[in-house]
Amino acid sequence: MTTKNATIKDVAREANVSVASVSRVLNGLGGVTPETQKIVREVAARLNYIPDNAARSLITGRTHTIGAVLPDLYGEFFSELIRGIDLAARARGLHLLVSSSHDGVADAAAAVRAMRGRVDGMLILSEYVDAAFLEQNLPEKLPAVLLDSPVKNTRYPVLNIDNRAGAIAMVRHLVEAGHQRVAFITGPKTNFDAQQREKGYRAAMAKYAPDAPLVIVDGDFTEESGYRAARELLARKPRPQAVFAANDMMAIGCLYAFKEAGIDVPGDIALAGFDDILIARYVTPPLSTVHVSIADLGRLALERLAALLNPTDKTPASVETLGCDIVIRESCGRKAGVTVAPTKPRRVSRPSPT
Amino acid sequence: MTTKNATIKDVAREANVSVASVSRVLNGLGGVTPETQKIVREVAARLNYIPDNAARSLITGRTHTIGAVLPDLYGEFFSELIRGIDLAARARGLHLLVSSSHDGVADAAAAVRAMRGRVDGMLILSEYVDAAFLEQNLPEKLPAVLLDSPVKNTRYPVLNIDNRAGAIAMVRHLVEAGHQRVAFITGPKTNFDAQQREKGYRAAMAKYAPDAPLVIVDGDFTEESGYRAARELLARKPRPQAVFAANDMMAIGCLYAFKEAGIDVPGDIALAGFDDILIARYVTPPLSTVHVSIADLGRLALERLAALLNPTDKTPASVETLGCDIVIRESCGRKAGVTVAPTKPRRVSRPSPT
DNA sequence: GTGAAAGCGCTAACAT
DNA sequence: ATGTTAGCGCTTTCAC
Repeated sequence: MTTKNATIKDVAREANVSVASVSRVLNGLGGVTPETQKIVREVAARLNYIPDNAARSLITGRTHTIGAVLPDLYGEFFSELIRGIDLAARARGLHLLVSSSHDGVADAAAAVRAMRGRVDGMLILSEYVDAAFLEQNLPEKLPAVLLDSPVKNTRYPVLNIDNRAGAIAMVRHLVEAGHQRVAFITGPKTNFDAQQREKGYRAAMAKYAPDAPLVIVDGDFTEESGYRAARELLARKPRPQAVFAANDMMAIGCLYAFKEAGIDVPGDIALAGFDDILIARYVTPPLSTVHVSIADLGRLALERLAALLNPTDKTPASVETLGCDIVIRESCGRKAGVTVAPTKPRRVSRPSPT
Repeated sequence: MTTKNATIKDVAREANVSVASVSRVLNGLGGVTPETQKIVREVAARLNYIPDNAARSLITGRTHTIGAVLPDLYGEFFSELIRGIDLAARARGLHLLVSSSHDGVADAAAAVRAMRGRVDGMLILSEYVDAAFLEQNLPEKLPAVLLDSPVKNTRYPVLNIDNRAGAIAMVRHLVEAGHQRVAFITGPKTNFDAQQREKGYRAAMAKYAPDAPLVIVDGDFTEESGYRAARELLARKPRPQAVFAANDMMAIGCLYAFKEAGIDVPGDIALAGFDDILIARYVTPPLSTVHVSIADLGRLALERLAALLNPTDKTPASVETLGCDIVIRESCGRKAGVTVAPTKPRRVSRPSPT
């Protein structure tokens, strides 16, 4: 227990070799006799030598760390996203530096800039980030992958969720199940996902139920806004036959509003959400929804980034899209049966590409 | 767009000052004329200069980053924990490096050692970590806080959840509500939380229902194991009057088993879980459970660590405990009413310290 | 107020 | 096979 950690010099001195040899041994570069290796390893172990990554990074220019810039760490979406990223990262020996909760462009910029010298590449999911932002704040030559972003034509790959196709598939299912008057509850106006989902609803209605009125009520992704929207919808004449909420929490809010009003789901009205959060399976009746494999999104993003980290990689930047599956449970009128224990969501159909 | 990022030297040259002055200006150390400051800032902005943290860390010995070593990133527990840590960290200008999913001591050791030079301190939650492990793998003088750990008497502070008190409070409530025969479903045998919860159950039964038999069935924290345990419990004679599962997912498994068997909850049997996961409020009937403020645990851990980072801090290492609250919902017999929309969990009582 | 210079701990030429 | 040495980009004495 001395006061300072052992450095490579200490190891070299104690082992009577040069620092270069210590470095070679510990990095497995070869060109060292087995005896020297043995001595070095022994001394390193005895001194409990742990290389300093800051020094190593400074000279190699590599940190083996990737940065994830996210707007928030709240909820299932982000925990799943981080999990997917983390899994893929550690499979590649990469560490994960997370940065979240940015309340504005300046905040996001600071976060991105603070990553300089800490990471080899970045995964960015932020409404504040566009091409100009990246130009301004991203260190030169630092690879980055954008998630869930409207940005295109930059030198950075973008990975999106196919919200539009997911919404179309769900509306189509609802209409084909006999519900012409499908109402929609929107998400926050500035949210990219929410916008795409609404577009999907509109497109699908135009195609599959061209004669039905478009009924759109505002929501903000909270359970409470769903509850309010449901009450508003119940007052409409004629009452919608189905309600499609832009996310599951709002759908759950609807569920409680309907229950309170004595409206049976799916008997009196069909209900569907979007996201397939864990809760969706556990409410009564279980909620039909659009499943997005968020962990896969994270994994794919990291894999894309890892490819970029390899300097020989010449994959051009592109906008890729991750498909969604609709999951039909009882809330939209699937034949109700005994709710049984542990079941996996059933993937009913795969939305066609748009 | 040249090929390389600007360094402090580039800024110095362009501004016709020394690197020392640039450093002083950009770090706000004063001792520089306003004119010089202005020039330096302008040039730095023009060259889009972003300081390299690796170099800075190397010389200052500070990274302004803390490392979180966790066993897994799956589920609400860890997402809440990370959220709490992250919130507290960014409030202090600290970055967060996460490392997870370690399948063994060696893996955990590698994770901890890999943090050297990357972090100023660590938050560790791992069943593999004990005093010897820390001695072996933690760089000298690197502050660390242990979470949810049986370790004591080390030079590291420990922060635990008061699982035992939480379990006692719940059993007490169940007994006082008229259920003498309270059965318990355990968690994984090696899990520290699970052990403490079982101890609490045993202690509470001895105290509040000394004449009732101890009925304990094995589970492993999964919904499926809860389902199986419930079926086993239904076969017992006499049938338990209440079931207390060591976590919510198992309680939910029970719920489905009971529903399937036509057993009414709470009419025929009372049910309670532990954790207060989000789902608990949404199942039918809503699940009574023991609430743990995981985000607070993360926040407190980080605050403790932040205090340690300050070299003047002389707070002695100690074992601190975070209390739990029981949340009584309908599953254990609260007067059933109309299930209304958005409600916050009601904290019914605070368990007495053990 | 400003600059020159000495490293922080490590890797990677380049010698030997 | 091994050692010497020059930095990586920055902060921080210590002179001036």
